[in-house]
Amino acid sequence: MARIAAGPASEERRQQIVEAALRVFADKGFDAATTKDIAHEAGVTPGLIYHYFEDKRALLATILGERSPAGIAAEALAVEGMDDLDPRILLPLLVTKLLEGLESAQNAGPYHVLMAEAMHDPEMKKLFNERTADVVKTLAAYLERQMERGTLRQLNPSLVAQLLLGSIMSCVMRRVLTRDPALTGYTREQLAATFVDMMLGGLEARPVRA
Amino acid sequence: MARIAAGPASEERRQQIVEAALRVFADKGFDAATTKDIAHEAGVTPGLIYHYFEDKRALLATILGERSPAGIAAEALAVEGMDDLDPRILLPLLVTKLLEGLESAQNAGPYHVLMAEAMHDPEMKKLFNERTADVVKTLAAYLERQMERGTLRQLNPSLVAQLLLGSIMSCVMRRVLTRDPALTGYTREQLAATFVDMMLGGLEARPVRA
Amino acid sequence: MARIAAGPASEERRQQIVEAALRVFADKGFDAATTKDIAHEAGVTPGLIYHYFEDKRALLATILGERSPAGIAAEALAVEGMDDLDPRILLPLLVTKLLEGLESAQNAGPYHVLMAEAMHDPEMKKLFNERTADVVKTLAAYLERQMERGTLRQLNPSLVAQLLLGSIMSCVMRRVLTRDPALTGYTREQLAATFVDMMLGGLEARPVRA
Amino acid sequence: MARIAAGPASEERRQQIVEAALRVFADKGFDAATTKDIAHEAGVTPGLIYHYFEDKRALLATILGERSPAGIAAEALAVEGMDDLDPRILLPLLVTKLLEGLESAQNAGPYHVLMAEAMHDPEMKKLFNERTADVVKTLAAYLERQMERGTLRQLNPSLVAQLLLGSIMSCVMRRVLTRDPALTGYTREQLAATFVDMMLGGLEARPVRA
DNA sequence: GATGAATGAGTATTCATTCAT
DNA sequence: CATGAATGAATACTCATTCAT
Repeated sequence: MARIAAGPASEERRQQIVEAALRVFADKGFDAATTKDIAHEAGVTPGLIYHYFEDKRALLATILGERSPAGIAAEALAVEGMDDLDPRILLPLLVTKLLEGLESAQNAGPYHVLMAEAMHDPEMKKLFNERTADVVKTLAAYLERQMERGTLRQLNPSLVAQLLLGSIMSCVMRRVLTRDPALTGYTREQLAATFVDMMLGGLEARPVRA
Repeated sequence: MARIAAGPASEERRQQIVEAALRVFADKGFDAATTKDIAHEAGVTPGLIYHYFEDKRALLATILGERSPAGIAAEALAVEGMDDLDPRILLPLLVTKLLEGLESAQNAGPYHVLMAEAMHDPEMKKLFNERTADVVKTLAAYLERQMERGTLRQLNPSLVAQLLLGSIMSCVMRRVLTRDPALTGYTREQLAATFVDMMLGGLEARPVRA
Repeated sequence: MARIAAGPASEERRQQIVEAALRVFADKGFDAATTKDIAHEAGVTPGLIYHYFEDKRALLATILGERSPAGIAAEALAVEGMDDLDPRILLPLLVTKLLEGLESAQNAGPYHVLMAEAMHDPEMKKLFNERTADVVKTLAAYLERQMERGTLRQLNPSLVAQLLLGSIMSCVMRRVLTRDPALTGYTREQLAATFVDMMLGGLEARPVRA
Repeated sequence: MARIAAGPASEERRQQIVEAALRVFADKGFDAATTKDIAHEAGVTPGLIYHYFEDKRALLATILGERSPAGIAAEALAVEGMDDLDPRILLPLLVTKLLEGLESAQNAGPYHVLMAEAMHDPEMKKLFNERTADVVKTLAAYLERQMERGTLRQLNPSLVAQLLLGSIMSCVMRRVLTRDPALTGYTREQLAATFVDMMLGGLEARPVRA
């Protein structure tokens, strides 16, 4: 059957398929997602997928390339003139933007997909690590600057960056991937506030100054 | 044909299969792991799996039941008389034990498997959340006690517990699941030291007391 | 790979498979018939069966639905204005039509299949009984009318209908299912003649009227 | 594990298995019945079956040989001095005995099994036909004698025997195999009475003699 | 571009049968 | 005799991929 008149332009069609694949991959995982599932979700026939993509894997690559969860985190950290902002100002901003970015309908999918595939696929492991490294590097650089300035204590900046990000990423994961009620109950602002308070101020009670 | 002479006892055979399944599941994921893979890894024929287990899923259940990554974390937190220990003493201990526990050859597998399956399987999501909750609860209780005693600052104990654990879990994940060189480069002790220093003391430089 | 050029239309293909399945089911029984057998008989690959049918059982349902041995018997009894025909006229007609209908290449298959499956499958038992009931009812109604008119003796019409039909069905079964030479030796007309003579006139010799 | 002390004698064991197989074959059919089913029903392990029988088929053969549904029908017709009995006396007796015989717990199983297997297995077809022939022959001989004596009308004795038996067999089948409520509602006596009345007297109303 | 029929290479699972113990 | 672990061959069903139309 030929397409009905005035069908979407070629590029739109392609995009339809990518979006559909994203939803299905995020929902069922790459292996469990069938091309039929994707085609159905996209409102096309399975054969058409192969007109736009080499194979199923190419679809995954496209998703992770074009709609990178990498970019999201990087973006969140791309605050203009951040080097000059005090951590008490910047950190809450960062956390909120990260949570917002990764939990948006837009990005939760790719994040989920990359995460899940990274568990088994060596190529995806590499991609995941690389993208994490990008974000870590940016944050570490900021921390280092602040340490030099004396705003923050002298600690291993890269490791600290990883501990900070890990804490947030872990929350995001449990909020969007396993939907743990123990975390979905908090607002992003609550999370950010506690996070910043704790990380900057430390857990220890400080002796009252005389 | 019956087995060649001097075969292992029935229970050993069963264990062999569980062991093999664990390795294969951890390596390829539940869906991608074939019964043939598992059988081959165990040195038996696929049919035999069904002599010991209802089906492939039952194998997964066995792994996650008998060799629970849950228990590991819980165990790590089961320090005798921990309520009376100062955070400066307890926290490094906890972190080290957690890293040791989850990264041991014994437990890395089940942890990996549960993690990966939790991404898509609702039942596993639940299991993952439940087990996480157990650990969170224990740590939160300790924190609360310390807050009451004045050793730690007054913060939301459950949320703090989750942020702390998330930070560690995230490290573990990247160390054992995606083997990120950015983290495998550190020893457990280094990780633990920085972690505790940062979490307890906070990142902010403290004004020198006059 | 798509089919070789000039393949049959989709509906024809489907029919090919149904036809093949019918033959194989009739020959070996549902359980013993493999999808490979059916595919081979139809000249296609096993996978294609699942393009047209949900599963093997759906094929059975199709056969028994579309090519109902029920309809055949019902049709045989659907003689116009039968209520006004004398049993001496109607019965031979009925018997011949039944034999013809059930023994035709068209219908012997479905009859065989339903019969055989009814032996073990509860769903098929029900179907078999229902379809038998339809036929019994029609015949019983006719008999009752004739009894009221005084053409036939007063007997339990339903039971008589069942005894009559049973006698014929039993013959059909042995002629087409077990191919008993003791019955295949007779023509349908011979069977019908003896059947009617015996059933209407009775076996007993009547005393000669003085 | 060795048998517990005082186990059953070898022959009893064998019999246990035969009975169990009979029940399972009757319930599920030969193909669908697994050796595990049979072993479980018999309270033994699958391996033991092969100590007493060549294979699964040999079990079937044993059942149909030792517990022949053939014998039952033959027995039913083995009425002493039947040649001298009036059909009005003999026929009800025969019908009742046949119904009783074939519907007894003892014999319903083998009957069911032979019937079902005869549908597909050529060997079983042959067996079924042979055994049917035996019964037909006996009844036909009786009928012929009665025809000669003038008690019954001159009709093809063999065909009449087959029509009579078919009528009963059909009832039995629907009563025990498909358990059709349309027939299980009648008692054997009711069936026998209507059967004999109809078959001997005929359906036609006889003109009243002047 | 778009369809969907068709394939072939798997995959989990079952089961009769064997045989060391 | 009796067990049950073990096998191997078979079976229904799935799915990515191809391609004639």
